[in-house]
Amino acid sequence: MNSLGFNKLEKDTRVVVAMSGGVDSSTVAALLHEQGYDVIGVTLQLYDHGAAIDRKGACCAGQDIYDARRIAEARGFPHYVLDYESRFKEQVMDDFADSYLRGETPVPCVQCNMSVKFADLLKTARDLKADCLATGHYIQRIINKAGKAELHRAIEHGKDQSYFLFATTQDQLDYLRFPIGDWTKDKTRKEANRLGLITADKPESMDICFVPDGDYASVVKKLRPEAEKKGDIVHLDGRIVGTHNGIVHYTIGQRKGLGVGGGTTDNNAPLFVIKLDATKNEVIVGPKSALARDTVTVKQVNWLDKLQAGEERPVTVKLRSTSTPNTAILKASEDGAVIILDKPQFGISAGQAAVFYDEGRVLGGGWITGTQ
RNA sequence: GACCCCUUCGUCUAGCGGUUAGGACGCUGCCCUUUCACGGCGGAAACACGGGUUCGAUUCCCGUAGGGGUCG
Repeated sequence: MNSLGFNKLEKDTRVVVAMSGGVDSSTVAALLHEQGYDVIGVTLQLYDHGAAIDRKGACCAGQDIYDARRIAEARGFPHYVLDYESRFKEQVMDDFADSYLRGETPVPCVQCNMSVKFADLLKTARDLKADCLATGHYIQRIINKAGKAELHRAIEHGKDQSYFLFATTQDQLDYLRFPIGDWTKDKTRKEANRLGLITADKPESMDICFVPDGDYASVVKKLRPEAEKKGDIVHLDGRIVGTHNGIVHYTIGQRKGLGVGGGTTDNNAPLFVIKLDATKNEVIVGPKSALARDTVTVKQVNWLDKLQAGEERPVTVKLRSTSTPNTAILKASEDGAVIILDKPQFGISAGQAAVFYDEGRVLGGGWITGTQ
């Protein structure tokens, strides 16, 4: 059996590598090619067709496509650029904007993974008669005793991308491979240097890929002009304490950007966004203590280890990508699940993902719809 | 209309003869971060104005500009 789990020679194993133009996926492609696999590099063009996107931290456009192509040429394997712009706009950007209008806080990277990368690209890989689709994500695919593929957090928790991949279905997981999922970033950089990749020292991508200058609100405004509507900032005690330029600028738990100074509360304690009221176009603020919630409802749950409606089990849950998992009881319902946290958490927002774990294993996840 | 009180960073305030004029909120830079945030570490930012008294005034006194009390 070869390193990708197939009972045939590397040269007879065709693998499509999703190349974003960054160091991780470049390393995967070059490494598999070095090992003798029949590698086909694919880079998706997702937005800003023709525009010169060369800013740092971007992905899947402009300079990144060029970098991926150069690596493929240098190593000598085929590389295709697929124009997924219209799909990306329909399935990621539009939803992103609409979510904000509803007073939620979307996670476009998850939408992109589940709708574009692991759906459309995966189908394309199958059309290319590939045995599997490999990516540079830091997440582990582990075959259990029963021979079933499980999804596990990366070894290096700081780089773990499981939060963004919770919606990966079992069917997709069966076809996917994450060759560097159990590596550290440091190891990847070293390998990239050994392989002589031009992307070896490229900075990490961080901001939303289709948002220039970190100003996501202007993108929302461009897609949905009605988003930039001024409204009141209302304190929980009923006082109007300020004015906002559109609820799209805020997420629950946010502190900065309210512009409400001292003298508003007794001890000058900072104010946090407690709630977003899309109907009244209000941002509700209050003290940090008012953010505490211990019950979270989620919808559209993707189960990698199915719980039947009514069933429950102890899990750990991530409610934001960089938060540490919190212990909780997970209860499956007919159309989703309810999470009862052992300890209340602060700043849980609708639209964000809730991802369930059993130790390092990803059990599934869903979209947060509300809290109590 | 007399006799009392107030006036410090954008905001709320500490200080009250010699201080780098302190803090908080807000703002902002960096770090963290494939979402948005949270968070951590920094930064800019003030003594209403004009006269005195003092070796020296944000601090004391007197005026000039903005808020509260007895008689009207």
